[in-house]
Amino acid sequence: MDVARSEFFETGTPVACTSCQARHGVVCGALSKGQLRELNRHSLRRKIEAGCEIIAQGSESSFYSNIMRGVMKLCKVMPDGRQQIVGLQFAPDFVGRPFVRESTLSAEAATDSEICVFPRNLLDRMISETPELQRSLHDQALKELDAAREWMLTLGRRTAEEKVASLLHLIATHAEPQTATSTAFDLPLSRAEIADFLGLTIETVSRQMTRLRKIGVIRIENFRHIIVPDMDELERMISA
Amino acid sequence: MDVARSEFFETGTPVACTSCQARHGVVCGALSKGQLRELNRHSLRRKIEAGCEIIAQGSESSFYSNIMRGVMKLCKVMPDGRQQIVGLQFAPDFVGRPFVRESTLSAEAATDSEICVFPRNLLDRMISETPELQRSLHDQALKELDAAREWMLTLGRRTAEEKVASLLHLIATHAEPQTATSTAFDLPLSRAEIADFLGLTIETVSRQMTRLRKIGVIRIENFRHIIVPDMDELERMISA
DNA sequence: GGTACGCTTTGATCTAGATCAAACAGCCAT
DNA sequence: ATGGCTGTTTGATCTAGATCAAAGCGTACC
Repeated sequence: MDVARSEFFETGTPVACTSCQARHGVVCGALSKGQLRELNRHSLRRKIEAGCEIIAQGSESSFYSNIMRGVMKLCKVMPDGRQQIVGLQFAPDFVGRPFVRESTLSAEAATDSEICVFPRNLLDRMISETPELQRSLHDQALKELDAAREWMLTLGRRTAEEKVASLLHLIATHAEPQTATSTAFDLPLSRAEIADFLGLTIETVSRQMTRLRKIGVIRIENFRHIIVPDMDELERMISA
Repeated sequence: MDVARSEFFETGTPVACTSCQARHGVVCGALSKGQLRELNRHSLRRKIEAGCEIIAQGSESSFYSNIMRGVMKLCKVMPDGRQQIVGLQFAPDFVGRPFVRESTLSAEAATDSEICVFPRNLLDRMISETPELQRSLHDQALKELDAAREWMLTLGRRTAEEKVASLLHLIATHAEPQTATSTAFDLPLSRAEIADFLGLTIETVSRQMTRLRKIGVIRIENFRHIIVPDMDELERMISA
């Protein structure tokens, strides 16, 4: 599944970036027409399957990406195999660590996804030439920092039940169709991945999910599909 | 102790920013002479005591700071009182959240400190006018993001012993005097604060500290002063 | 259909770390 | 020096969540 190598650029379709502009919020929105044209000439759109690792921990990466569709997970693993997901990214987030070549984490598609791949050198140059783009990436970094710190609170101080509720809330608020109060969505993560995101074991995640189901906070259809009848009730489980 | 209010600007000494430039890495290093002169006219240097909260969670803050000396802790608290320290900042770090007025966390001096206080409006203007400064703050945000994610691994997947070792390592590598291998430093945090940083209880922190002492990884003098005879040994405790 | 495989749930038991409770040590004010 | 504080260590016990083990369940392939 690993495609974090140079032939990464050799497959995929050219970017048609008129439509792109709407979706690529973070990068393309900040560029001039001319820059956009140049960037597009050197970039590719690419479909990737769930499980595909586009950046490997400890390796150098020669490209950045923008998520067009799907969910990416950012992951850290220890030498002995213990693993922690340190962030989820959704369309239209930017993926990559500006200014540092070697990645301290891996980026892997959690669901079948579509990304737009930019060569690192070119985008680095554009960042330094375009304060708008710098600002845009700075914004995303700060947003991720806020999210990371919020998650630190979850990891350090919440109970297993609160952790699972927090995860469901995170997914619900970052993914798709919701009516006024009720929400339904597909989990982009397996139980094992949820466990790695919450600092729990698979079994504990499973038990807490059935617990939430039994008290009526969620309904579970076919493992992955979740229905939250009342989001307020879910939110109430998270804090005090 | 709370000074996160408007009269914050009414005490303190004017900034003499010739010396400043050396210390204020993040902000002043990126400014032109003229900008620096203007910024200095509107900024103050200020001594603050351990425990002083310069930004309150949920409140608006009208200033940014640069740490000149001391350690600041960034803290989140839940409605029921559970608390998590989500970051430590050392001189010459920048404190404050650009682009968002309301803070989602509090910033509090962990030790007696000295900071340089900038008015928010002025610095915001300078950020938008000065790509150098934007870049500099972007760099710090990314550095903090890396640190936050590293800590997420610690919170989610390390044992109590590894957590305490991680904290000692963090402090050792961000504070003062070290010889080739051996290192000595003062902890900027109480046991209770360490517990809030590691997602543990005071008692567990204490037990693990004495454990590390008994196996000879550290020596403890007077609660706060730590000696690490062999940093490699400490590092070995952290991962696998 | 069957059966094989991966994911998930459920059950029984164990344990790292929490909680409850008591000493202990340093420090200031009287 | 004595008493009162606050922060820390140490001990005894409890429990949330881990671990170990065994079914379910769904999909996919023969």
